[in-house]
Amino acid sequence: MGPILKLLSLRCVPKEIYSVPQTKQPMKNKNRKNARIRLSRKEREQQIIDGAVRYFAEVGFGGQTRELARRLGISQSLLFRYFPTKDDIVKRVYEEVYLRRWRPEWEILLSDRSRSLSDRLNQFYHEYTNAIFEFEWVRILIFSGIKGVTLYQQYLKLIHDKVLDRICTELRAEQNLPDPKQTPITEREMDLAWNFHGGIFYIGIRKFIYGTEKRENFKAAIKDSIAVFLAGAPSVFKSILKK
Amino acid sequence: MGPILKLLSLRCVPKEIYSVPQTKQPMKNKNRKNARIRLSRKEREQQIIDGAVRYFAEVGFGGQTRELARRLGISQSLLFRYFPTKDDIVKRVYEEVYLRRWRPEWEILLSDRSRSLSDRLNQFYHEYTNAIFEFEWVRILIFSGIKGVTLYQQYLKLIHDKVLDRICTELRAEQNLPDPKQTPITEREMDLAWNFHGGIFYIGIRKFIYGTEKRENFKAAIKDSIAVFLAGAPSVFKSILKK
DNA sequence: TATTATAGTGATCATTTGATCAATAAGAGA
DNA sequence: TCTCTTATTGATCAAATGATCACTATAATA
Repeated sequence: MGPILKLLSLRCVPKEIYSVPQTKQPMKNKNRKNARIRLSRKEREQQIIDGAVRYFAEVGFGGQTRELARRLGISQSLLFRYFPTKDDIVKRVYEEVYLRRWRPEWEILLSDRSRSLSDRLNQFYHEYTNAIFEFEWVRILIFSGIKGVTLYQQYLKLIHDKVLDRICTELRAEQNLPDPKQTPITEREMDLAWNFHGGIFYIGIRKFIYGTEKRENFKAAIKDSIAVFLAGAPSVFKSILKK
Repeated sequence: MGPILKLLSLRCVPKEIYSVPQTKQPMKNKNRKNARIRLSRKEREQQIIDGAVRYFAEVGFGGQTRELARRLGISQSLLFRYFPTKDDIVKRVYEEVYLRRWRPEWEILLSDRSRSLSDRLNQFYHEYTNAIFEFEWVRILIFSGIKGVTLYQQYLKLIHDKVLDRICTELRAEQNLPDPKQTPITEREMDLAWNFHGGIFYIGIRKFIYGTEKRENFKAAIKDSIAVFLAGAPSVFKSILKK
């Protein structure tokens, strides 16, 4: 471990105990140091994934299977009884961290015209950042490296389809501008939406990568960001659609 | 190479030839296949760094020294005659890609009150994105992984100190709000500036990671983004400073 | 042309690390 | 208590990979 890594762990890595607490049970062979604990396949698999999420979030996907096993308190070979290859573990970590956090009701929320757009955006980004702004999520996204490209692409596609497209549509509606079904969302409008979202995403980066951010709650920052967007975007939207 | 990597190279990696063109020279030993080309230490060192920047940007820092050497058309052992360890090469790649792109005149530009802030921001972000939105820069930042944390921190500090602090100051001045020397920039103001900058940065991410972005020129997107910021930020700034 | 400093190489070492497999033992059911 | 299924392990393999070193060949200089 080089000095860079040491510095990192001092600054960013919460001091948690990753090894699973070993429930002490009466053992037949009391002298054995490595007393085995048998879990069902399902339990063990989940335990491995949970440990892998934490471990890889901490050290990146370059982390070794031996060390992961050590933290789990199991043998390295057991990992390969549950997952054919290390890449399969990595894949499951992605799924666990990303695919399970999106909540379908957000799509309904964003399109609910009985409430003001400002209200909706505030609630959505409040809930959304609560769901994703945590150690594992941001670190794994940033540190996923070359293997994470498809993950990154999936994440961006999700945001595009389920968030930004909706925001553009709702902004049009609020301004009495043409419906996207008649006049499709332009590239420039989508750019603005990306710009807005990217700004909020950056808060997470600063918190977990820059490491100087100590707040737990970003409600104020998000609220301001939404206010700027809603105050500035309409006139730009209008000028875009005039041409 | 797994399917993920194959997909990546199809989508994102420009087809360039990384091996250095071998200038054909009369050789004493014409039969030798591996004719040596002697370069001065300085030339060879630069050649290695140039190749390393391209190679690591393409495959990430997990790339192997043997493959790097192969692309350079030199032996793997020669790398270690110029750099004690692989980490030293990586370190030089960082320096090459990041520390050399900042232009001091940008600091003057941002503070030049003889021009409108909109003008200054447009020129700055136009030049700045021209300097950094290229394959190597974005990919190395994103793929630098756990080892790149300090790099990332340095980059964010540079932006904070030389760009965002100035933008906040200039926005205050344009609105006749108190000078930062008397009333320091608040956290909320800085958040807004980060938000703005992060939005522009995200364009680069989409171009080089998402891979669907084909434009070469982001002038319009940047212009719109600045317009939204300048239209929306002043009122929020004012309300922040009222309290 | 002969000399010499040194750029450059091939072979090889040593470690890391993903993966395999025969052997072991926990724990449920008879 | 015995049996049997299978979760679990230690030993080990094989490939990848950073690093080393004695040797080779180039090109500047005398």
